[in-house]
Amino acid sequence: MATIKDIASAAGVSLATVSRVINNGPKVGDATRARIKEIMKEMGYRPNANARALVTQRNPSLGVVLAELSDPFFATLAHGIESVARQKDMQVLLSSGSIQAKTEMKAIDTLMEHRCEAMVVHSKALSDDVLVGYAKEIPGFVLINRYIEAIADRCVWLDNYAGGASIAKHLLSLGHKKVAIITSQYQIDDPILRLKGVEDELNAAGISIEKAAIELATPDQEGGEAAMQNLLSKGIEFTAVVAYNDAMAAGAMSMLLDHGVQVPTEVSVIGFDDVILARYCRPKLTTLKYPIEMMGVKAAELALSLATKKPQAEHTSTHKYTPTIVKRESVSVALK
Amino acid sequence: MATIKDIASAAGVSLATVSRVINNGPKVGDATRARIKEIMKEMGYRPNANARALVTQRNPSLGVVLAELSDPFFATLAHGIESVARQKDMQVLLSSGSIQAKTEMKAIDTLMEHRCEAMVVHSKALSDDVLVGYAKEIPGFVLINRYIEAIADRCVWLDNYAGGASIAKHLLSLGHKKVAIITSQYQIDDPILRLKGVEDELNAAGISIEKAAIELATPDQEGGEAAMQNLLSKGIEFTAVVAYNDAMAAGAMSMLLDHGVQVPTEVSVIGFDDVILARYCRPKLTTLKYPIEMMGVKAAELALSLATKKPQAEHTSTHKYTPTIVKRESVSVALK
DNA sequence: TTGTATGCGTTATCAG
DNA sequence: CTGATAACGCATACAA
Repeated sequence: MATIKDIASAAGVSLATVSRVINNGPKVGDATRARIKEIMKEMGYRPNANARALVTQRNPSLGVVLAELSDPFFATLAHGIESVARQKDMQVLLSSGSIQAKTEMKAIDTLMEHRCEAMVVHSKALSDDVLVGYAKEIPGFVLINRYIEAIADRCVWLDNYAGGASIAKHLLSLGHKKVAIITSQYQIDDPILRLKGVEDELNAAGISIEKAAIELATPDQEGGEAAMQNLLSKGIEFTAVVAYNDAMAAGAMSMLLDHGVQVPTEVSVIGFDDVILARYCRPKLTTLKYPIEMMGVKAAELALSLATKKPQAEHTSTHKYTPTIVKRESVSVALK
Repeated sequence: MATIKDIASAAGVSLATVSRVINNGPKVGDATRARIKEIMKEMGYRPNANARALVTQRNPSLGVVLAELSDPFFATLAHGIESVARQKDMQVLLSSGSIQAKTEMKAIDTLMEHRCEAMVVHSKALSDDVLVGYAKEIPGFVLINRYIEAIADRCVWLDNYAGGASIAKHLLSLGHKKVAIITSQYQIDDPILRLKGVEDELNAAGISIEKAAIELATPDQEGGEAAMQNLLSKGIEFTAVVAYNDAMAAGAMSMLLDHGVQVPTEVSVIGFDDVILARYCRPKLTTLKYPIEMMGVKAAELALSLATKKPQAEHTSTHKYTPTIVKRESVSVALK
C-alpha cells in the first residue's frame, strides 16, 4: 500500500509537503497541492490511521462495550452511540462483555490498548472499585446504565426504583391488590431496584406480595413463559403481573393467552423498556419507556466532551433519567 | 501512559527484553521475566495497539459496516459477526452506512485507513464496480447479503428469489388465488427479487397479481400499516398478503385486526426474516427464516480466513443460503 | 512556499 | 540470554 513517501517521490516533493496537503495544511502552493492530490488519487493512497494515531498521540475513536448486541435493547443503545460517533467522525470500536467480569474487563483493556479517547461502557459484572479505577485512568470514560456514587458525573443511568414505584402506583390506581412479579434470575441491581420500587409502593398502600408470587427466570421471552407457567401451576391468584422487561412480559402474555386467560380483562400485564415488540404484540403492551437511545446519545456526547477536556460544560454532575409509563392495551382496571 | 521504555529503565534492562516478555518471547531468564512483569503491573503498562500495528504491519481487527444498528435484523447480524471476532481475539470496528452511497463508501474507507485486515460489509447503495474494486484491494473483504458475479466467492447471500417462490408455493398449496403484496419502497434487489419469485411462481399457476394489489411503503411497521390501510380503502380483494418482511407483516396484521378482519381466518399474512417479533405477535407470524446470524458468522469466518491467506479451504466459491418457511399461525387455507 | 530532521511506541534483526 | 539499532508511516518544529 502506497505510503506518504511514495507519493512524495512520485510528485518530486518532500514528505512534509505531502503531509501538509493531507491535513489541509496552510502553507502549500495551489499548483503543488493540486498535483499531489492528483497523484494520491492515482496511487490509491490511504493515510495509515495507526501511524497517525501514534504520532498524534490521539486516536479519534470511541470505544463501546455492551452485553449482547443481539438484544434489541442494546442494539438501540448502540445505535444512539453510533449516531453521535458518526456525526463527529469518530470510529467506533465495539466489544461485547456478555456480563462476565473477565470478559468485560478484557473488552475495556483492549479498548485502552487502542488508546481510544472516549468510551462508554455497560458493565454489570465488574465491581464498583474496578470501574472507578478505570474512570480515573481514562478521562473519557462513561458508564451507561449504572450509577456509582464516586463517579456520579460519569454515569448515565435510569432510576429503576422510581420506575418500579410508578408501576405500582399505576396498578394501585386501577384497583389491583393481588399482583405477581416476574423478574430476572440475574440479581444485578436493575431487577432488584425495580422490584424494591414496586414492593415499597405497594407496602405503603398496605399491600404485600407473597413470596410465591415472585418468579425468577431468564430475562427473555422463554423466561417469561416459564415463569408464568409456574405461577399458573402453583395456583397463585393475581389480577396483575409486573414483568422485569418487555420480553418477559410478552412471554408471560403468550402463556396466559395460551391458557385461555384474557389479557387485560382477567389479568393485566405490564412490561418495562418499551422496546419495539411492545407495540407489536397483541394486546399491545403497557410498559415503562426506557429512553435508551437518548441515553446512548447522551453518554456518547458526555464521553467525547470529557475526552477533549472541554470545560465543565456537561458536568451537571448527574445524568439520571426517569422512565415514564406508556399506556397501551395490556393493563386495565382490576376485575375483582 | 507508561511506555515500554519506562518499563525498561525501571527494570534496568533494555527495550528488547521487555518486548520479549510482553510477547512471551522465548529467550528470557525466568528471574528477569518475573521482575519485569511485576513492574508492568505496578506501572499499569498497556501495550500501544497503534504502535504495534504500525510495526507489525497488521491490525488484528475486523471491520464491519451495516445499515442501521437499531434494526433487530442488523443487530442479529452484528451479533453473529461479533461472536466470531471475539472468539478469535479480533477487535471489531463498526460503522453504519445507512444505505447511502457516500456514507457507505466513507465507512469502508475509514476501515481501510485503520488497516483492518478483514471486513464484512453490507452495502446496498454502492455499485457493483465499486465493490469489486474494494474486493480486489482488500484480501479479507466479504460482502454480506449481496451477490456479485465477479466476486462470487466473497459473497455470503440469501436466495431471495427462491424465498419468494416458496412463499407462493405455500400459498398456492393452501388454495389462495387472490394475493396482495406489501413491499419496500426502496427498490434495491431484495424486494425486487422476492417479489419476482412470488409473481413467477404465481404466474406459473395461472394466477396474476393486479398492479393495484401491490403496495410500496417503508419497510417497517408503520409502512406495513399504511400499505394495508391503502389496500383496504382501495377495496382490493385478497385472501392472503405477502409482506416484504416481518415488521411490515406485523404492521399489516395490526391494521387488519384493527379493522375487524380476522387473521388468518379471513386473510392470511406471511412475513420474511423470522426476526424475534414474529414469535411475539398475535397471531404468531408465519414467515421465512432468514438465517442471518449464521450468515454473519459465516461471513466473518470467511473474511478472516481470506485475510490470513489461508489455503482455498473456504473457497467453496459459493455461499448461498436459502430461506425456509416457518409455519406458525398467521396463514391458513383460503376461505373462498 | 518547501525541505530536513526528529520522534511517537513497538517489533525484529543483528550482534554480543 | 540480553542489548543496540533500524524500521513502521506520519506530523511537526525548525531551517532554508
